[in-house]
Amino acid sequence: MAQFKSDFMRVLHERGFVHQCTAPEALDEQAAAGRLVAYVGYDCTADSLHIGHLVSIMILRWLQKTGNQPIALMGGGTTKVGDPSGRDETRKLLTAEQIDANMAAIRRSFANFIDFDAVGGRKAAVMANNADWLDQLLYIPLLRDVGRHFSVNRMLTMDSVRLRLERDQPLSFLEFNYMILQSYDFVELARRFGCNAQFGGSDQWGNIVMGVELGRRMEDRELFGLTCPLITTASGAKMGKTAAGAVWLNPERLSPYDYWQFWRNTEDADVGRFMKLFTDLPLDEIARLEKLAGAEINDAKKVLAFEATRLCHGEKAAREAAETARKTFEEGALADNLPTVDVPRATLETGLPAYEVLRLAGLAASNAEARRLIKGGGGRLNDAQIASETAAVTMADADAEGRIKVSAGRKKHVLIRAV
RNA sequence: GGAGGGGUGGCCGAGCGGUCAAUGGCAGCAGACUGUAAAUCUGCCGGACUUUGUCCUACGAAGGUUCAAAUCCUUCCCCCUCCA
Repeated sequence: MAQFKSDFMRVLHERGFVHQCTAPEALDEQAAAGRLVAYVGYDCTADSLHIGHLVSIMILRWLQKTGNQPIALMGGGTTKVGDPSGRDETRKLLTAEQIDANMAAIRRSFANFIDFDAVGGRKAAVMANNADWLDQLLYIPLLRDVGRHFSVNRMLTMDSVRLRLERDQPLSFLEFNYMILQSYDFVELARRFGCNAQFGGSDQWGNIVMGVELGRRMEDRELFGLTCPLITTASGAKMGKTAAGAVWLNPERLSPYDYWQFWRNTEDADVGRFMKLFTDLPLDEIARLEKLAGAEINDAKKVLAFEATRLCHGEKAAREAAETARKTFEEGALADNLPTVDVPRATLETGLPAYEVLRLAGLAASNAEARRLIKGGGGRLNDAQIASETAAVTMADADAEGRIKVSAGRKKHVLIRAV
C-alpha cells in the first residue's frame, strides 16, 4: 500500500485526507489513468458551507489538479428528506424555497476551489442537483427498481440507524429512506456523468458503501468510496467553532478578515496538519514551517492563514486581511479594513453610552452582555479599557476620518464610522 | 387500545410549594500569564432599565388551586418502555 501509481492517491495519503477506502488499489488505477469521476454531496440546510466541509472540497480540488474530474452535488432533493447520520434528532424540515435559496448561495463558494470551465487541459468540474432526478421519482417504480436491492436487516445495522435505535431516539420512515436516495444518487451520477467514486466525511461511510453496492447490483458497475477523517483540533474540540458560531465560507456570513483570523489563531500543534489539509503548499515547505518553535511558529500561522484565505476568498482579500491584521496587531494602528459598522454622525454627536456602542458594533448580543463585558474589563475604546459601562462615547473619540475603534478583549476589533 | 416512565436554560443534568432566573458539569465570553498558541488560575454566562434595586420573560401547551407553583390539580400535545 506504500506505493501509489496515481498522484491523486499519493497526495491524499501524504496529506492526511484518507480515513477509509473501499478498494484502494483499483481506485488508484482509475486515478492514475485519469478516469476518476468523483462526487461529494452537500446538504442545503444553510446558506453557506463552513470549514467542516472544507476537507472534502480540498479533495475535489486535488482530484481536479491531478487530472481527474470532480462533481459537486447539491442536495436539493435529499435535503428535503434529512440525513440522520450523526444526528440524535430529526432535522427540521426546510421549505423548497429555503433550499433553493441556500443552494444558490452555496454554489458560489465552490468557484474558488474548483474550476467549472475546462482550462489548461483540465477537465471541467460539474455541479449537479439531485432534485433534478429525485423529484421525478415515482414510489412504486422506485421500490421495484431500487428498493428491492436493499435489505432492511442490513439497513438496521448501519450506524446512522442503529445509533438512533440504541439510544431510543426516534427515526422517522422519511429519514430511514435517506440512505436509499443517496445510494440512488450515486447510480444516477454514474449514468449521467460516468461518475465512479464518492467521497465524504467519515460519518458518510455507511451511505457511501450502500451506494457502491447498489451500483454493482443495478448497473454492474464498479464504484469506489473514500471517506476523510473528522478533523478535530489538537485539544480534541470539533473544529470550526468561534464566538460567532461556525466558520462560514461565504463572505456575507464571515468576512475574509475574520476567516483569516480564524486560521491565524490555530493551535501550535495543529499548524502542520492544517497546512497539509487546507492549503496547496508543498510538503517540504510545510515541513520547514511546522518545525518553527516558540514565538516563531506565528510566522507559520500567518502563512497558513494567508493560503487558506486565498483559496476561499481570493488573493486580494487574503492580502488585505493579512495587512489589516498586521496593522491592528503588530502596529496597534487603526486599519481601514477591520469590520466596520456605520452609525449616524448625529447620534455620535449627542453621545452614546459605551455599552450601547459595543452592542451596535456587534461585539455583544445585548446591552446586558455589553455591560458585563465592560465590568469584566474586556471592553476597549481606541485600545483603552473602558472604565464605566455608561461612559459616553462621542465624536470626540473619533479620529480625523470619523472612526472609533471598539474592541471586545484584545482580539476582536470593530470600527465605528460616523456617517 | 391498556399499563408505566418522562418532557427543565446552547447541550447534559439536579430541583419537586416560598430563601429559584433555577445546584453542578460541558460549551461560550472576558481578565491574568503568554506568542493573536496551549495549559493553568479568576470572573461572567435570560432580557430591559434610572443596576447593591425594580420590572419583564422562562422549567412541553393551556387552564386551575394557593398569599405564593418548575414544584400540587385538570385537560391537551409530544417522546420512551412493556403489553394487546
